[in-house]
Amino acid sequence: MRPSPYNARSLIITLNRRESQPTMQEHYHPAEVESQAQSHWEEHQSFAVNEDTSREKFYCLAMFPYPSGKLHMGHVRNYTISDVIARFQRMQGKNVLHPMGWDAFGLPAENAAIKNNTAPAKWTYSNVEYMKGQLKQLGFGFDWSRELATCRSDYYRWEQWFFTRLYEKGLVYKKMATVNWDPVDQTVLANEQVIDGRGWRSGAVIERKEIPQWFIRITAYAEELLQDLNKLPHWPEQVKTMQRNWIGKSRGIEMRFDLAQKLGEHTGFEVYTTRPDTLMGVSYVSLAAEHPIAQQLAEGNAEIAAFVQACKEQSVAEADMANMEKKGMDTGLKALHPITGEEVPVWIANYVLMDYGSGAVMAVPAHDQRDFEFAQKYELPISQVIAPQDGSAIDLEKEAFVDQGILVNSGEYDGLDFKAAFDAIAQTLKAAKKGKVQTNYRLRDWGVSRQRYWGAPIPMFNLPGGGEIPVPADKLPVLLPEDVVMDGVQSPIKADPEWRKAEIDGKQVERETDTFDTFMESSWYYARYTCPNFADGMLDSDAANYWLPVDQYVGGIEHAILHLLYARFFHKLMRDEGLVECDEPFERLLCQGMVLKDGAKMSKSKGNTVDPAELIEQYGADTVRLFSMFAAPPEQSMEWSDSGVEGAHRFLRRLWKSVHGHLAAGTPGKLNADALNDAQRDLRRKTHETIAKVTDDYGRRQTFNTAIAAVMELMNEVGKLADRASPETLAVEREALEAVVLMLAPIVPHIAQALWSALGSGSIPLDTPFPAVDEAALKRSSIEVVVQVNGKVRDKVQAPIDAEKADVEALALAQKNVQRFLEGVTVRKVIVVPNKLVNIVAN
RNA sequence: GCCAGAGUGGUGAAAUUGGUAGACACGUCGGAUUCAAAAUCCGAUGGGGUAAAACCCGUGCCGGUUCGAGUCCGGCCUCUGGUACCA
Repeated sequence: MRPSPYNARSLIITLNRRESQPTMQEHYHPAEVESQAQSHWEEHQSFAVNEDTSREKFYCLAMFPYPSGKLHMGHVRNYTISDVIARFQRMQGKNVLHPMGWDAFGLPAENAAIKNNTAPAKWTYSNVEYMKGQLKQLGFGFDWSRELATCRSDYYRWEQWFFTRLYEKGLVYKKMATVNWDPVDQTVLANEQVIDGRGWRSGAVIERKEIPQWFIRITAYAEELLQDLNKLPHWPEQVKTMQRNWIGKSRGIEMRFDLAQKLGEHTGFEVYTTRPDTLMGVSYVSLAAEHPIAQQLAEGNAEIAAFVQACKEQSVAEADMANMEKKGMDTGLKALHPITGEEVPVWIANYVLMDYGSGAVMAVPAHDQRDFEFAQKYELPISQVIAPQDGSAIDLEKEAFVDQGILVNSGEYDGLDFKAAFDAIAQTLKAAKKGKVQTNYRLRDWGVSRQRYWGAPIPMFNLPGGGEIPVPADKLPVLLPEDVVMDGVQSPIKADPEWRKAEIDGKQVERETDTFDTFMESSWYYARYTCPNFADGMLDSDAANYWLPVDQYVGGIEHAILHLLYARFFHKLMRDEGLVECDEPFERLLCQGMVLKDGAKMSKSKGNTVDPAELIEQYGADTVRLFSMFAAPPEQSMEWSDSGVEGAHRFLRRLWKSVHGHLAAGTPGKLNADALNDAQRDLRRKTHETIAKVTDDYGRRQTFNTAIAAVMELMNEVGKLADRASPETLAVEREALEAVVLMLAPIVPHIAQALWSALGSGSIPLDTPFPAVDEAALKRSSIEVVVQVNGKVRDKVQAPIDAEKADVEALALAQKNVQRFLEGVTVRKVIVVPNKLVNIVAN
C-alpha cells in the first residue's frame, strides 16, 4: 500500500485547542482563523528563503505594484494567482522564492503631490505602508525580507551605474526626439496627459516639439530579441506574436530618390519599401513635416511653413496619428524615379513620421490603401502595376489591390511575380547604385529621458562647452531630493538652479535634470530580488544565478509588449555585462485578465470599484481569494459578483462543518482498499480522480477555477455518504477530507491550516507534500459509452472498460432507441471511439 | 488605422487532443425546518414540445471542411488590451 505522506498525528494540539476555544470548532470564524495562521507564518518566518543548492529552486514572481494608494481587485487577483502557484510548488517540495516590492517612481505621485500639497516621496511611502498591510491581511506568502522600492537610492544607484556602463559600451546615445509640448504650461506632456489634442491642465492645443533625449540601442538586440522568443515555449503564443510584430522584421529595399533640382545642400532623400515590386506604380513621394527638406522649404515659403506648422499641432501618440484625417501639400518639388528617371511630385504629409525610418515614403496608390485614399482625396494618379495571380479583374475605383500578384505596366518587369520582381528590381537599383536590399525592424531605440521629477536622475554631466560625460562610479548615486514642493508645472530639480551644480576635476559641470523612464526600474527588479541588500554591485552573481531565470512570472496582459520586451532586453544587457548567465529572464509567463464590474473595467470615475478591504472585513481573506480564483480562469477577464462572493463563503462554511462533523462522528478505521463496498470504493475513486485533476489544473493547465470545481464535486460526493457509523466509511471520508484540505491549501491557506490541525496533523499544509494519486484506486470495470446515429446522441450504454471495438459496436446497435432510428435505412459506417462514443452512420 | 485577444443559459463559467454542450457555482422557483425570519437542508431550472416521455432547436453573424464542429478554415459584427512619455 502507498505510504500516506501526511498521516503523522498530533492529537495533543487539537485537544488543547478544543478545550481552550470550544466555539472555534463549531463555527467558522475567518478573523480568528486568519490572524492565527498569519501570526504563525510571521513567527516562523515561513516564507523567508535562501540559496540552498541541495534543493530544486522555484522562483515565482508577480509583477510588482505601483503604490497608488490602496489595493484594487486586479492586485488581489494577480497576487492570489502567484501565491497559489508558489504554495503549490512548495508543496511539491521546491525551495520557493516569492518576493514583493514597489514600482515606486512615476507620474501619478507627482499629480497626487500637487493635489494634496505634499511631496511625491511622502505620498509614495505612506501608500507603500498601507498597501503592505493589505497584502499581509490577504495572507500572501511573500518573503518580506527581500522587499525593495525602486525610489530608494540603494536600488536606483545600480541602474545609474549600469547606464554609465552602457554609455561606455556605445549602447547609449543622445539625439533629438519628438515630445508633446504644452505651449501654455511650457512643459512636456505624457501621451496620457493629452486629451483630444489638448493639454489636460491648460487646455491648450498641444504641439510636437523636438528636444535632445537619451536613447538605449535596443535595436542592436532586435534580432536576438526576435529569435529568442523561440526559446520560450511556456509563454502564451499571443504574447510572442505581439512581440514579433512589434519588432517587425522585414526584408525590403532602401533606395534613393534624387531631387530634379538641388535644394540648398539637399540632392535627394532615402526611402524604404517592402514592396519594390510596385515601384513602377509610384505616383508621388511624401515627406514628414520634420524632414530636413520640408524644413528647408518652409523657410522660403509661407504657405509650406504654415502647413508644416499645422502638421505639428497634434499628439505624438501612434493611435492618434493613425486615426487623424490624412492631410498633405504638394511642395512643387520634383524627385526622379530611381529606375525610369521620370519626375514624381514631392508632397509633405501629416501621417509620415520622422521618428520611423528615413521620414520619407514612396506612394503607390493602386496597391496601398492609405496611399489610395490620399490619392483620391488630392486627385493624384492611381496606376495599376500588379494584377491578381488568378487573372481576375480589380476595381481601382473602389479600393487598392494590396495582395502580391503579377507585374503589369512595369516595362521589362511585366509578368514577374513578387519574388522575381523583388530580385530583378533590387538588381537594377544596385547596379545603378541607387539602392540595396535591406532588413529593417519596426522596433525603435528606447528613449529613456523624461522631463519629470519623480524618477531616477539620469547620471550624466553636461559640459559647459557642450557634450557630456557619464557621472563616475564613485560619485553615484545621483540622489533625487525627496523633500520638495510641487508647484504643478516644473520639476523641482529643474526649477532649482542649485541642484544641477556639480564639479568634476575642479571643473564646473551641470547635472542632467531629466530622469529615467520608469520602465528602466521595472526592467531588472526581478534580478535584484535575488540579492536585494547586496551593497557591492548591481547583482550578486551567485545569488542571481541560483534563482534566475524566474520560473513563473504572473502579471497583466497590458504589459505584453513594453515591459516584457524591455525586461528581456535588460536581461541580455546584464548577461553581456557578466552579471547573469541565462539568456531569458522569465521561463514561464501567465497573463491574467482584467477584473470587471457590470461589464466594464473597474475605475474610480465609473464608480464601480469594489474595495478588497471591506470584503476582507466582511468575509475574510480566504473567501476573497477563493472567489477571485473560482470566478474565471486566470487569463480571462473576470466579472465581479457580490453574490458569487457569498457563494464562496458558504462553501468554506460547509467545508468547516463537514470536517468537524466528521471528527465528531468517531474514530476512522484503518483504510483497507480491498475490503471496501461499492459506495466506499466509488468515493475513493472520486478522491483520487480529483487529486489527479487538481494536480494537473494547478501545475500544467493553471486553471484554478476548474480545480476548485473539482474539489466541490468531491465534497458533494462526501456529503452523500450515508452512514458515518462504519469505521471503513469514516476512513474513506477521512482520506477524502484530508485530500480536500491539502488541495485547497494553496488557495485558502488560513482555513486549510486550521482544518489540517483539527484533523490531527502536527505539520502545517505549507510544509506537507501535496496529495499523491493512488493509481489502483482509479481502476473501474465499466464505463458509459454514448451512442450516436448520424452524429446525434440516441442512447447511452455501460460497456466494459477497454472492450473490443466489435463488441462495443454490437452493444450499441442492439439498443432499442438506436434500432428505432435505423429502421428503413442502411448502416454505412460505424465509428468507435474507445471508452467514449459510438457513431452509427446510416441513410 | 495597425497588432493581439474575447463573444456559450437569467448570471460567472465548464467542455484539456474534433467526440454527450451547459460540469461547478450564483440567481430564481418549489419544498422541509421555524411562532416568524435569517441561516441551513432537499428538489427543479437553456428554449420549444409532451400528461410524462419521445422529439425539434440552440455556443455573436454568414458560409465551408468532417461520420461528427463551441473547438478547424474563409468572410463579417461587437467588445477588450496594446500602440513606444499611464503603469
